[in-house]
Amino acid sequence: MNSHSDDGLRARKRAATRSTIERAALSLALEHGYDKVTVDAICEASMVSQRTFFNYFGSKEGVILGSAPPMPTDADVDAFVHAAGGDVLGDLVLLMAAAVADHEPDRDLLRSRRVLIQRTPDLMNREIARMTELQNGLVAMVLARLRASGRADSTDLVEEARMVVTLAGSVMRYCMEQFFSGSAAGSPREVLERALALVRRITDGGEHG
Amino acid sequence: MNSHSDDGLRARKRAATRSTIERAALSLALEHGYDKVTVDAICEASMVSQRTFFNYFGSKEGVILGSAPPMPTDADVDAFVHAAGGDVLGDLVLLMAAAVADHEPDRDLLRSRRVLIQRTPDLMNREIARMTELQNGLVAMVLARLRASGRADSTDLVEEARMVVTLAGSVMRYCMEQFFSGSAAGSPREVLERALALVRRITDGGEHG
DNA sequence: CACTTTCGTGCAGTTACTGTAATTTTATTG
DNA sequence: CAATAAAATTACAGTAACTGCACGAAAGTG
Repeated sequence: MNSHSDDGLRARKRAATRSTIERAALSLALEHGYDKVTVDAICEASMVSQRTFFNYFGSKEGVILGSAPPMPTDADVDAFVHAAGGDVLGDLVLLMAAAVADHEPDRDLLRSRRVLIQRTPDLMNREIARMTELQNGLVAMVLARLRASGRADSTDLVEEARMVVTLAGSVMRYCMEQFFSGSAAGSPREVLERALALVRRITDGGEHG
Repeated sequence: MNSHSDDGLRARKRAATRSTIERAALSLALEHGYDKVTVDAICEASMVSQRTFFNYFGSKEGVILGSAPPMPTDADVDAFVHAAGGDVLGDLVLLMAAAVADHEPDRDLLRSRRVLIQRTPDLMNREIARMTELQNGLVAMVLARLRASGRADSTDLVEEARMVVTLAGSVMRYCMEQFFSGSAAGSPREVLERALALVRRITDGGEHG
C-alpha cells in the first residue's frame, strides 16, 4: 500500500513507540532528575501502559542507559587473538572502545544519556556494572591471545589475563568519565592513546624506587 | 549493678540486636540465596519489626555488605602526601587496602559476606560501586602528593591523579576478586605486591611494539 | 520518682517490577 | 474478503523494598 522504507507496519510501530517512550523518559529525567520521575509518569507522557514500558525496557534504568554494549563479533575476537606479540592492553582497549562506541545513532539521545548518567550516581554505578559484566566475557579472549603468543599455560597466565582485562576496564572507565564530563579534547582515538600513555608513565613510577 | 564490660545497657542491647539481625540475614542468604530471602523473612528470624531492620541497616544489601570502607584518617593522608617521590600507585594501593581490610572483627561473618558477594552479581556490583565512591574522595589526595613532588599544576596533573586512582581501584578490584574467589595465595600484602608487579609487566608490553 | 531521650513498632503509603489472562491490532492464508 | 494465527497492548492483582509518622516502651538522668 503506502510507500514505506522497508519493514512491515508492525516493526515500524514498535520502533515508534520505543522511541516515544525513550524520548519521554530522557526528557522528563533531564528536567526533574532521574529519581523524581516515576515510571508511571513516563508511561503517561508516552501514552503506554506500565506493562508495555516494562515489556520494552525491562527496568527504569534500562530506558535511560540504552541497550548494553554488545560482545565483539567472532571476527573481532579472531583478529585480536591472532595479532599476537604486540600491545595486548592497547589492542584490548581499542576493541572495547569499538564495542561501546557507536551503537546509538541519535546524537541528542546519546548526549542526554551521558548527562543523566554523569549526574546520577545510581545510573553511573549501573553503567560501571555493565562494563564489568562485559569484562568477564573478555578474560577468555585475552587468555587465548596470550596462549597464541606462545606463553605457557598456567594459573599465572589466567591471572595475567584477568589483570589485563581489569586494566583495560580502568582505561575505559577513565575515558568514559572524560567523555561524560565533557573535558575530552580531540578524537576518541586520541583520548584513548593519551590514556594509555598515561598508564605507562604512572606504572613506570615505582620501577626505580 | 551487673558487671559489664563498658558501655551502658542501651549500647549493649543495640549491638546484640544488630548482631542477631546480621547473623540471621547471612545465614538465610547463604542457605537460600540472596534474592530468595525477603526482608520479612530476616525480620521474622531475628524477631524484629521490618521498620527496625531498616533503621539498623537501611537496605537489604546493607546487612550483607556490612559497613562501608571508611575514608583514611588525616594522619594517613598526611603520610601519603608527604612520602613524595616514591611509588605513588603502590602507596595508594596500600592505603586503600588498609581502609578496606580490617573493619570486620568476626572472621566467620567476613567469610560469609565474601561468599555471598562472590556468588551474587547484584552484591558484587554494589561492592564495586562502593569502592568507586571511595575512589572519588581520593583524587584530591593524590593530586596533593603530585604537587608536593614538585610537579607543576595543570589540567594534565588532575588527569594524572584521576588515572592513578582509577588504576589503584583496578588493582584493588583484582585483589578483591582473588580473595573472594579464594584463589589468593599468601598474605594480603604479598597478593598486593604481586598484583602491582603484574601491572608493571603488562603495561611494559606495548612500550617496545 | 518524675523527666528526657532514645528505641522499637505498627501502619499506611509509594514505587519498581512480575505473572496472567483478556483484548486489540497486525499478518497470513484459503 | 473472511477466517485465523501471531503478536502487541492492556488491565489487574500481587510482591517486595523502602519511607514517614506517631505512639508506646525502655533506658539514662537528676
